[in-house]
Amino acid sequence: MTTMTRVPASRQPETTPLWLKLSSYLVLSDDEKLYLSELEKTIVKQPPRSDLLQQGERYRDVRIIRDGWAIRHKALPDGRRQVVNFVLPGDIIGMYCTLFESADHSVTTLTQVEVASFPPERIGELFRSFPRLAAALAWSGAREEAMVAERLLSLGRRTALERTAHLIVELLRRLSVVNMAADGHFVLPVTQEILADALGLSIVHINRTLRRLRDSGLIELNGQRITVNDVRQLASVGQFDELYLHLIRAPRRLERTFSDNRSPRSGGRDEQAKA
Amino acid sequence: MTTMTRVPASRQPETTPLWLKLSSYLVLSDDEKLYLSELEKTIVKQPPRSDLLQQGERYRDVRIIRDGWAIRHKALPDGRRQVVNFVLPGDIIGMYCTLFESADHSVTTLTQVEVASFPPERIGELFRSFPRLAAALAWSGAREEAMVAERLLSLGRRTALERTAHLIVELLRRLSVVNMAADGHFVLPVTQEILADALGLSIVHINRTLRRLRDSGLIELNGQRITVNDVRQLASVGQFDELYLHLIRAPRRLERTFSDNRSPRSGGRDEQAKA
DNA sequence: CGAAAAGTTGATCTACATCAACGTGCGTGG
DNA sequence: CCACGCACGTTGATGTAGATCAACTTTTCG
Repeated sequence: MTTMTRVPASRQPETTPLWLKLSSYLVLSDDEKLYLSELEKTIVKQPPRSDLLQQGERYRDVRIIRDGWAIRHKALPDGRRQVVNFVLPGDIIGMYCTLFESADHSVTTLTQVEVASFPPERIGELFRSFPRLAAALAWSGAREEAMVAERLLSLGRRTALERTAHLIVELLRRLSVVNMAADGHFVLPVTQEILADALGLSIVHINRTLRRLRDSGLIELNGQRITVNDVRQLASVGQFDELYLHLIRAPRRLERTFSDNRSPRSGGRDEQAKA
Repeated sequence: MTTMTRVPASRQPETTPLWLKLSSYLVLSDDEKLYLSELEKTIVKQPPRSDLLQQGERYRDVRIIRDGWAIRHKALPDGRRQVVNFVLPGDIIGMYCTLFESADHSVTTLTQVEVASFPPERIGELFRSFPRLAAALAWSGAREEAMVAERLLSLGRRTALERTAHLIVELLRRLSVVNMAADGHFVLPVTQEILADALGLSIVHINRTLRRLRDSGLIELNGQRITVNDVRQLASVGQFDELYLHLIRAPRRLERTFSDNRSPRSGGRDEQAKA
């Protein structure tokens, strides 16, 4: 199979998508890195189109996506559906599941997916023992919310063309962080129905909108591979302002807030995030 | 003028909206209550239509709304605007502000507003010393995200009538928790333009939609007072399922995760909270 | 190879936007 | 005190982005 997941003893302990993502935010110490890979120890594969979580059901473990795509979506009783967000490698599902009794949304895989999972109790442990790491995970969670809010802006106030362009640029940016996009092209394992449900449009209209984008030469599509020919222009069509992705490094004040200044800190390991 | 909000000097030390809200989620100890009121010590009044936060600007303090309404909104460069959520008494602004460099949204008051504020560093302190309280605040934050996701479902897949009905029921539920709604009526200090921006509709269409709701007898409007005559039916029109508000009490497993089981428990309260 | 799923395109419909005009309450300044 | 201005609400007429319907093609996959 395609799993060589945990490297027994290479010198790079692990370069998981989550680690990549968090590293784009702050420099993790070796201890933190070790703990993180500890959390990602229990790994499972899930087939495409299977539920990782179902609306209304009790939350189980916290999950980290290591490979593959999924969607977070909500449904109305009559079947209408809204995709809230795309779940990509490095994303976490149910980070705050301890806080809620049951899930208000479903998570369904689009491709085969490799997930790590751990019991929610470890979140508490994490906050106590690795506050900086916890802060990084909280950053990842808060970013999620920011993305949903930005999509809300899309559905409320952007046209179909703008929304679509915006989404493509967003995906490109997110995938780049975890090394899954290069030169403006990436694999988009998504039907037009799912795009429609993500953008609040009909399938037919998504189809026509993609055609417009293709005809204008901004993007190319062959199969599931999408190529963005002119990111700048596409971003401008979608009124894309990446502020909401909060891709810049952790602010200085973070250390003050989240470092564990209670216990005597281990040796010299204190490197502030390099600006 | 319509403010007699806080009770001048009852024997209850303080019953702030935030306390009310958190208490609906878990039973707070006296220590926790004390610390919370400590956090709400520094209080400021803000006039209507003033910004508590501006898109793009650096985050400042964490704020707790004690009285009045505000909106969280995002704008496109050309002026189109989306209201992401309504900020009500008991809500927190910038809970995770330490994590981000700058704000991707604005917060603007609708009425005169009374806010408490404290420096973000105290969040860390809070997590270390009062993990249950921190969990309750995290719950409040996660709920926020759930509300935004639900609104996304509205904009993507509900009709104008459904959206509007849904929003009214949501506000009713949220206000009930902080004792600001009774018998299905409450004050809605909001222009139709703001409703339009919240629901992704035009002003004209909101107006007609409200008229339909009024004509059908589901709601009554006089001035800023709105009366919901038949909550059940209105909820059914809006396909309202309150699951997403996560109004039920904290699950048992929360204690396991967030109680401070590291320090010698119960013996003497280690109150190191007073910085 | 055959059937189902997904994509495509044209014709038509409609929910909502836009435009326009007017009403209504209210604060301000003369 | 009035009047004028302005923000807000209301309603009708008309325009349009995107939905729906329908038919067909292409791809996927067992």
